[in-house]
Amino acid sequence: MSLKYAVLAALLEGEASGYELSKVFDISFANFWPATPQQLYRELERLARDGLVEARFVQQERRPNKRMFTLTEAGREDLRAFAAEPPRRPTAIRDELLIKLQAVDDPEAARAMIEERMTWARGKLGRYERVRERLLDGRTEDAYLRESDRVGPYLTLLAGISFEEGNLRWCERVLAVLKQRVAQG
Amino acid sequence: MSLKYAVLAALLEGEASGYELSKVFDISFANFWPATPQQLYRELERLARDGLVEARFVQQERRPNKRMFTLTEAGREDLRAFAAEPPRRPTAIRDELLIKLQAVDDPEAARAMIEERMTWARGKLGRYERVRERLLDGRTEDAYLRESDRVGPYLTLLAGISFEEGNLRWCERVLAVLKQRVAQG
DNA sequence: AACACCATGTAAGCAGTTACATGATTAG
DNA sequence: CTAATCATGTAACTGCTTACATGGTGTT
Repeated sequence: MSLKYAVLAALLEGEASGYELSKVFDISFANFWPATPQQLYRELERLARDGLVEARFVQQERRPNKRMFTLTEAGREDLRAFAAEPPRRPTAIRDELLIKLQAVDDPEAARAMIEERMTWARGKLGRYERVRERLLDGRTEDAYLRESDRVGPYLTLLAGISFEEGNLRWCERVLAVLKQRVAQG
Repeated sequence: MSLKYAVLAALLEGEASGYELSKVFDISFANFWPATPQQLYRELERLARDGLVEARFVQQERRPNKRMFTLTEAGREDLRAFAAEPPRRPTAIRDELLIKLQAVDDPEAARAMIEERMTWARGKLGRYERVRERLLDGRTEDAYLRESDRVGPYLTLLAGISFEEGNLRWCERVLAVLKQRVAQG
């Protein structure tokens, strides 16, 4: 049910193709609602059938043809109603690393996994920082908040940043604990 | 595939019934691998069929009968192998609130949702703190880490705490941004 | 009297994943 | 020459959610 609204929300940024949306759901939206291309193509089909988005066929010469999707007024209204209601279900996290860590008996293997996660988190923070700069576009946060009509994308970006920072802090903590365990055998 | 190992990891704590596991997956494990009772009953069935857990029927007098499950040596071995491999898929988060926030056009509604999340996060932190005290059992962290044979449960607990603290910090940030927006209409 | 807890399970349906297919274009 | 990008889609499968059912016990 929520994927539907995630797609509608993504289309608030403007017209997009399924392929373009699959990039968005693999990068920025992946931070709170990941989806594979196949999910998106199916969802867009449904949304078009229900009149919440409008599809426009675009013929291209040196590229495969594509369909561009836009929110309809009905889609906008449906999304608005959804956004006004409090969430029904709590945040769900699925993290394989934590299962492994729960069961771990080899501190060295654990350490390696944590290091990898840290590298990954740092990379993600860097990419977030660049998105932030693109949004702010030289302005201060204050100026940006005054001038932009939508705050949503900025707030979800902050969530991503906050999450990865927390991740890093936790990783440091885990490394310290593991080191102590190894030190005493 | 991962639910399987989450269940095996949960059984490292000792024999448990499907019902007991459903509590665990609704509270502590929910922080990194939520599962409904129905998922668990099916998974336990499969694990028993594959010889990774052993089922023992327990007749009770003033309660419904139950089946208690224990890890077999094969199950332990399978879990050990899983825990030694690096994770295949990145952390997946599904958070309805962030979809709503991405689309939000009513700052007052947004503020209410954030307040609710904060209340919820504080509650969760409180419960984590109590779990921590039960684990430490009067000892310092150092002493606990020296004496306990498994660190896993403590590390995943720290992850939960870290996550909710980050959540709270982010909520504060969002409130500040929203306040600023409202102040200027 | 009404509700929550204990303890399991079936059935149906929806959501998400994986594999495969197509075929030209562009970058290394 | 190889791999990645663009752009879509079908099919088969696995995983997850929701509704319902049972029926005694303990709590407010």
